[in-house]
Amino acid sequence: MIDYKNELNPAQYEAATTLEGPMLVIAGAGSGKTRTVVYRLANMVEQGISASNILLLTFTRKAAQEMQNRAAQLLGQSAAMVGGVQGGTFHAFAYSILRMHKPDGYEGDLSVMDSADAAGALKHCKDMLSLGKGDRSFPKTQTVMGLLSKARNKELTVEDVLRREAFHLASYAGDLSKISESYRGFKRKHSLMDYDDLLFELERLLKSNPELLEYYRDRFKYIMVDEFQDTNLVQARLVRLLGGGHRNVMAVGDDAQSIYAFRGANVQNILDFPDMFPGTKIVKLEENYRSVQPVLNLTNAILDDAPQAFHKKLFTRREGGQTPHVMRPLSDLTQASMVTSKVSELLRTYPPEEIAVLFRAGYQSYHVEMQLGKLGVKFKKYGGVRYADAAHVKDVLSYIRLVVNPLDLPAFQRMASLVKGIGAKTCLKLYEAAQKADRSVLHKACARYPELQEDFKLLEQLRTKPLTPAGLTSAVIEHYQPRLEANYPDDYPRRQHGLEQLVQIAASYNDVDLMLSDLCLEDPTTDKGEDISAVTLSTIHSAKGLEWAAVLLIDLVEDRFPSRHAMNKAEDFEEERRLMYVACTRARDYLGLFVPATIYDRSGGGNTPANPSPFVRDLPDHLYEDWRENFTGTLTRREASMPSFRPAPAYKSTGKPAGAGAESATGSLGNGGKPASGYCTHKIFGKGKIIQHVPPDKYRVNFPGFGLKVIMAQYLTME
DNA sequence: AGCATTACCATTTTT
DNA sequence: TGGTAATGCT
Repeated sequence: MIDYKNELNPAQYEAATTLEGPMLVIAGAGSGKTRTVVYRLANMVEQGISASNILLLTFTRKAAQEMQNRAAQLLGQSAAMVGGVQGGTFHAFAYSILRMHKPDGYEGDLSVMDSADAAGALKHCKDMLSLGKGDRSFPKTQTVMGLLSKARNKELTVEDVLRREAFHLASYAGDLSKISESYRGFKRKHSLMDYDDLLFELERLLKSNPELLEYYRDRFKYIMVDEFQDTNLVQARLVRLLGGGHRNVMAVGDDAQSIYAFRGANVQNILDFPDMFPGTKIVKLEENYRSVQPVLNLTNAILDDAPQAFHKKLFTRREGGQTPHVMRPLSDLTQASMVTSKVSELLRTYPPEEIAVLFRAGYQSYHVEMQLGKLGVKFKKYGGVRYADAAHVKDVLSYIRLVVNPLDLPAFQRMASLVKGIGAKTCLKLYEAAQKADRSVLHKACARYPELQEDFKLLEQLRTKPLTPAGLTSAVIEHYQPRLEANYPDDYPRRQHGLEQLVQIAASYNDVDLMLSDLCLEDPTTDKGEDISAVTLSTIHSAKGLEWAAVLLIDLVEDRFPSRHAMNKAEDFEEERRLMYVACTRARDYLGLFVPATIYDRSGGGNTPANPSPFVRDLPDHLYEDWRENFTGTLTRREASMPSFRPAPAYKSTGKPAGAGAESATGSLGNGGKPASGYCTHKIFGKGKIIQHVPPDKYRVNFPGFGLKVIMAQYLTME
């Protein structure tokens, strides 16, 4: 038996032992959220609840895995029972149900498209409508895909999305709607679903089929949803549908860590949870077990003037600890060297897997990667471009997909295109012939392209004899080998190694179908080399939920972080702030913030001066040590006696009441204050866009050419 | 029709 | 910088 009372703090205990009824757990960063959920799972099993009656929805597969592992550790013997907990991402969960209950309107076997498949389909639709031909400013396929997906995720019309965030494309609204329509038809016709469809179709299925809904409500008597602040509207409705009967729903989240608004996540969901399930018990976890006090002081300061609905002040009992560093290299190039030498220094104290370098966008780690490579420091990178070098994996997977579903269009296109001489047009012709079982056309093609014939032969062969997923995968790889060597002459050994790992992954599945759905919905590269000890390079988004002893955060300058694209709307700016918060709260002992004085900018012709990020500028300077790189490459610490140009920090030890957001005109949490918006003029800087009201009497304004400034209202003329 | 070359463009984050 | 789409060649 586990001694819950002693191993958990009072708030955690309450969350872990309240099993019935709706509950909302507001879990501050590092407050032992996973621990709480795991203990709750253990408690449920101990109370005799069958694991198969528990549904645990997490944001990533990694998180799900982590919870199961830790629950297994905790429970020891009964670990196997916890393994029976249903769960995963919303998308994977949706697909597992949709595979068993095909929704109306789909013919044949369903296939899920990953983003590359979806882009291909979208491009096809665009070409069919011959839209944007010869128009250079017509949005690119990727852009179109982003816009359509955003519209669906936020449940807005394409016009609305364009008006709100891509005004320069407003004239294409009609064309984009047409493409959207055509894309919808295309998916229906070929039984394809993209990521967004999985959620909407599951909702449609459950709504149109009350008996099925009843079945699943009974099946999943206890529901837990992790990272609730990152759910979008459909996801929240799905939770309401599934939890509607028994109401045993626990949502865990932190509104201060909501960083997925760009893909439709709605902070309002977590605020509205108590309305969705009246009688919700609210538990706040505020004790931080992760970071030392100096790090925590800094992260608390980041949130200081952000509007928060669920106000919390994190505290820790971890005494002492190092004050965070702000490092100011001369350029982004020397930043890379400084980061590398800091990493080397840290490696004397910590193992590599306890060190992470974080950044806003995937490309920003480029220099650091080079430097680390030079010194022979092993690292693994998460986030950023994923499928660029995974083309070979996708090739192999398309064969397997075609074995399972002969009419999987994207897979067919991929396989056929591997044959030299077959392009997009021929692909489609062949596919149509295959669909109609038109033997003559296929025979002709096979005669013309012997490689294609071999492909077909292989598929038929593999279909007849049932193999294990691993056996199937090896067979395909063997067949694919010559093409691997032909297509990637320069680096096929490396890719071959990756394929061997694919066989390893396949070996852990009994069911090919399940393996395919997992691999389509998860990033296959994540599983690679998980066991190798290495320094982590990661985008902040991919770092969510993880922690390291030492965290280095790079490129903290305007236009990089906050991203240039987030400088137009107050709510986007607030999301960047939360991103900064998430990044800094990953650190346990050491936090290093890197602020290069210049960055490479090709429009400016090389290195141009950069403004330090407002997230660093606004920090009270007693919270960090300030180190600057000299031209000689040495470091100087700015002495405390040196004057600070910053006014006394607007820092109240009492913290602000929850309603404070209303008086600061940001109001990005909805009700209350009006959002700071519109333009103003300054005598020297000219016209600028108002980003944020800085109480009581200042505004943060983005002036084109000058960057972000905080200016007293009396010097500004409003428009 | 496919494929190589060139010219140009726009730059985030992810299931 | 690199990826993408129009252009031109086979």
